[in-house]
Amino acid sequence: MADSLQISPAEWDVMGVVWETGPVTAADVIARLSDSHDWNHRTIRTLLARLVEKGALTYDVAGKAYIYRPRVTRKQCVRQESRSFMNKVFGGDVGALLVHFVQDADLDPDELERLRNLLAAKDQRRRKVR
Amino acid sequence: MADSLQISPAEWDVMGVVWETGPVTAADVIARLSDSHDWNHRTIRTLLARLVEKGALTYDVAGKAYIYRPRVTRKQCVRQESRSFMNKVFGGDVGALLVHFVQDADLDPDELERLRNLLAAKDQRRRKVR
DNA sequence: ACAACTCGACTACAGTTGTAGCACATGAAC
DNA sequence: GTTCATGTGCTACAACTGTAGTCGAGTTGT
Repeated sequence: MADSLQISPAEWDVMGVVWETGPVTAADVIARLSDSHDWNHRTIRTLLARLVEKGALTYDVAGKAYIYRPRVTRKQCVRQESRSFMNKVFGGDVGALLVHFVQDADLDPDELERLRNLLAAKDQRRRKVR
Repeated sequence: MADSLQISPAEWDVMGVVWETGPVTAADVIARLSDSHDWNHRTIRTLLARLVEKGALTYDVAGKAYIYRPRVTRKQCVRQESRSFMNKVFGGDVGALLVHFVQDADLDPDELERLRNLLAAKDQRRRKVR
């Protein structure tokens, strides 16, 4: 895949809307973001155009407006950002990263439970494989 | 503190050396990074200067060279980067972040153990407090 | 049909980042 | 003392980002 997409923070917010909502017009995205951001609509249109240029979005023409949709999955992007973050800040050490976030986090009981189960499952698998 | 430092990826590598090594000259940093990076020494000097300008480093003059040392702790920076990463990519949801990294990670048994203990400790504390 | 409005295309502009070159000072070598 | 190497300061420059403005074409209200 055409990976190594570089999505800036502002662009992530725009992608967020497109991923959540599915195919949307610029007007939709602008409406969605107006609550959380104080962006001029032109700013958002610029971001959309840049994302198309970068290959993160594509669009269909419907009358005078475009209908944007993702060309990359959120998962792909999350994975990539996560990798580079982990390398930059934790020198690639996942363990250190996890410890940091667990300690820093204010997890509710359900989350704790879920994570414990995940870890247990990981452990199981490891035992079985080796 | 003068927080909200913006440290770029390349700058993180430089900071990494200074944090690890303690007070160092530019030549030291250059030597340390020559293994892992193919940077011109001028590039590293520029990065050092920018980090001083940003307030992440300071220096003492020793003869004709500078001896650089951190003005911010790694912990501070890790925390800040982590926050902004978490917000950007996981919409501030630590749980989701942890799940992602646990699933994506290839953790060795010791790490798993350590994390389980951490989670257990978290849970204990929660029960006690509430 | 004409004015008003909307949309995307193109343009702008300053700040950050990666990547380095040039100039000048100063201590070292001779 | 003059030359040379080394270190820092200043300069450069393109790509990426945040943040918009302008322009021309098409849509809609009247």
